[in-house]
Amino acid sequence: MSNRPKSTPAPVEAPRRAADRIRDTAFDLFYREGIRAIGVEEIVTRAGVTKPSLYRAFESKDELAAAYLRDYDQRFCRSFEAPAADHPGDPKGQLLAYLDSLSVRASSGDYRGCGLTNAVIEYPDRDHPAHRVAVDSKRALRERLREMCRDMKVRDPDELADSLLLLLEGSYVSGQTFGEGGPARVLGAAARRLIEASL
Amino acid sequence: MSNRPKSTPAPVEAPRRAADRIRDTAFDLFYREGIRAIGVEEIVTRAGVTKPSLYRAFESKDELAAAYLRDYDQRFCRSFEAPAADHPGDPKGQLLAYLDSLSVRASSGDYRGCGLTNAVIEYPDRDHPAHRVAVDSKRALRERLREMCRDMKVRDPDELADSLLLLLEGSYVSGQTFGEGGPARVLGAAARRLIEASL
DNA sequence: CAGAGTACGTACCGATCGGTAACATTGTCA
DNA sequence: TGACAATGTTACCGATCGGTACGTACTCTG
Repeated sequence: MSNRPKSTPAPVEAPRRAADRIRDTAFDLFYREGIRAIGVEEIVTRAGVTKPSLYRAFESKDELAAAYLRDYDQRFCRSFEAPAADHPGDPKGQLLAYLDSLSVRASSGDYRGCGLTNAVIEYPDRDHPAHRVAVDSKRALRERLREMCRDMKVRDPDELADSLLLLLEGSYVSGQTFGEGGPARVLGAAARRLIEASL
Repeated sequence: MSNRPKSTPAPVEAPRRAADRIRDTAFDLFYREGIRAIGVEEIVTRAGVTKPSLYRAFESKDELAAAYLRDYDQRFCRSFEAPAADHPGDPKGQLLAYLDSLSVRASSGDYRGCGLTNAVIEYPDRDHPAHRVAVDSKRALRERLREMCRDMKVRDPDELADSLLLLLEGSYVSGQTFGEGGPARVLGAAARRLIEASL
């Protein structure tokens, strides 16, 4: 506990670097409240750092937002691919496992949807850094879905992939609108019907 | 032209009342750019009026946003029910007609989705006037969809209604993310498959 | 034509926005 | 011990935010 070896640079609970604290705090605040709704002042205060530290690590608030979305994308990819471990060589099983878990989250209270989707809506300008990162991530997801649908040997993999993407995005936003007991509860069933109909 | 009768209070092309100009301008700007992105200053400038005129007609920017969303809801309802004229006593035909037209709009460039959905994301706070109006509208839509699905005599009308709602909302947001050739192009096909599978 | 009432504009408010300059302090490693 | 990098401190910037006190022009009515 107290006498840690020198090779460990920092204990897990120790105060990390300012840039990391900012990144983590920005993640939570941007996700829960929205990017436009949160000022840099609030971020540095909640992170226990100061504004110059923020601007030493990030060019601007917009770039911090872009960094947040890159972090979000990374975590999303992990959670999307996580079920692969339980379903080796079974893209359908993997996909449905993710959708089932999403269905539960998105139809319970206090759900805030997908940070990437939300960012596209908050920043409709295609040239905005946040918009760009979010759209790139969504394009990659679409491609990944097409890949999985191709592996499922369905009739029209691209059509199925897009259909499932619509259900996915619909769950993200409906989760925020309806909260507990929202339409996302039927996500798994709807996806199964669509897959069934495509075989 | 010049000598209009006294009984006509104002010609159609004359400058309307400040409140109306504000409402119309706010509608366009809020919808295209987002509510948080637009300041009251820009609204009054583009409307050719001044700030006091805005605050005489609306309590606050938040209330103006709520008014915008009520206008949006009204227009939405009209466009949603419009196909009913061509499909009397045919809820399935009406619904598919709306979805087909949405599919076209949402998979072409410059689409900005649903103003109500966007507002829920911009204002996650459930007590915010804009959030409230948007959620109320969405709840009504969900109920209307259930009603239509019940009329279609399907197996589980509530499940089908929620599934279609997911596709609908998914199209709104995906339209913004992917633009031309986005996943919303398959909306009609996916809806038909789900309906088919529910009969 | 007087006067009330309505409709609107001029000019301004304090607060907060994102962002920065200059300097003091700390911890680390050589 | 001394150099260096990272961070904190303080004070500030111009711009913009939502919002308002107050004066003015028009129109309808008596």
